[in-house]
Amino acid sequence: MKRTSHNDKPCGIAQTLGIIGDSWTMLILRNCFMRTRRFDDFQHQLGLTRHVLTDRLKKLVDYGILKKVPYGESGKRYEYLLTHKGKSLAPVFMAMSNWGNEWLFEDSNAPTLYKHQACGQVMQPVMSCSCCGGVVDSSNVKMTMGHAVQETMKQEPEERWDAVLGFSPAQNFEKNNNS
Amino acid sequence: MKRTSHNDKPCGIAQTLGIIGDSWTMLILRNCFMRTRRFDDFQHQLGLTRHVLTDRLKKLVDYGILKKVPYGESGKRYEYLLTHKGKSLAPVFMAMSNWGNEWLFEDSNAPTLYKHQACGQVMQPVMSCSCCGGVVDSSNVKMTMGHAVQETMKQEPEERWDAVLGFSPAQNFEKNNNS
DNA sequence: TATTTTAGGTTCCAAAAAGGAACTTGTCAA
DNA sequence: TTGACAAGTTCCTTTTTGGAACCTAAAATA
Repeated sequence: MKRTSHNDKPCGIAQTLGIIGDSWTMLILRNCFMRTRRFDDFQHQLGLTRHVLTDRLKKLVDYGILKKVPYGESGKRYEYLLTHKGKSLAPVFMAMSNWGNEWLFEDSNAPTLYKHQACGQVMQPVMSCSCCGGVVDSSNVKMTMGHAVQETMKQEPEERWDAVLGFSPAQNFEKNNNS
Repeated sequence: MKRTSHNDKPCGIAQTLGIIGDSWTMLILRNCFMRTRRFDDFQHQLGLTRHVLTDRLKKLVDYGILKKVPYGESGKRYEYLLTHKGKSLAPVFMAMSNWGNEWLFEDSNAPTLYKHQACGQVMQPVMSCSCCGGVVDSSNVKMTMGHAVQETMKQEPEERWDAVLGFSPAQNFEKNNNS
């Protein structure tokens, strides 16, 4: 009766969720991005129990998202630092905080702000197309999931580029209409 | 000894994680994007237990991410459809699957593909700046978290635009180096 | 019309994970 | 040498999952 693992599913989303798909892991990483590095700092800032923290840090190190680096004279104390693989999660955080800012807070009260070094402006992170540079959102992108996932969903070939991301206008809903 | 809630934390990331911060919720939504709408379809495709599914669908409806729409003659059977709020999570999924494709699979074997309707190309989703349109990644963006979060982290004002996202070059790490 | 299947759950139980708190082991600093 | 700090580990209790069976109403089929 082991808890279900998503790590063997043939889908980038499922496998990613197998790694970061719990709230403590993501909050630990959020604090890594905010320069927290040490066990007790994570524990005090986040308020999670020590053995959950131990477990999550170990997994993140095993996955290569954090690295455990000795510091101090003795070499028996460690800091947890983001690897390149870990830093590459930045767009996931940006997308999440942008969604949270838009839907969970008043616009004027957004708790997370980003500043783009290249242009110096406070900005919103926008998904764009690697080919044409245009904005990509749920109204103008289609996605396909790879054959293995398709088969578990029993989709026909002609449906494979038809995820809801590219829904028809009739199925759009108003903002703030959740009835 | 209730499980910790992140919904009251003054941070868009924490609150978002309070809502979608578990792996089943995100996989349910992934399947919503793939046009799954009905209870039993979710259950068979994902293989989760029925009462976890009941619980997650209810929460997603309560949060306004899904809407429960009657169908059929009697009006006593329901479909779960993404609201606008739910569809707005598309960038989070794109960022996650893009990270998974890059770090968890061989390049040639990426299980999730995106096609941009505007230009017709298979594309990668790229985070860009709403002001200048340039690429935004961990090397050229800084982030700040809002005063309330800063206070829990005891950061000084001058550190507030200094999240690791904009780390110094000396602290970069090689891809595939997780030692 | 009677029976079966489908949809959307609920109930029950055992196992796993999370929370709370105290305890350990080694370092450092006064 | 005493006390505080860092990084865990251990013990115990409560919540959540997983697995499977059961329930009720609506639709389909024979």
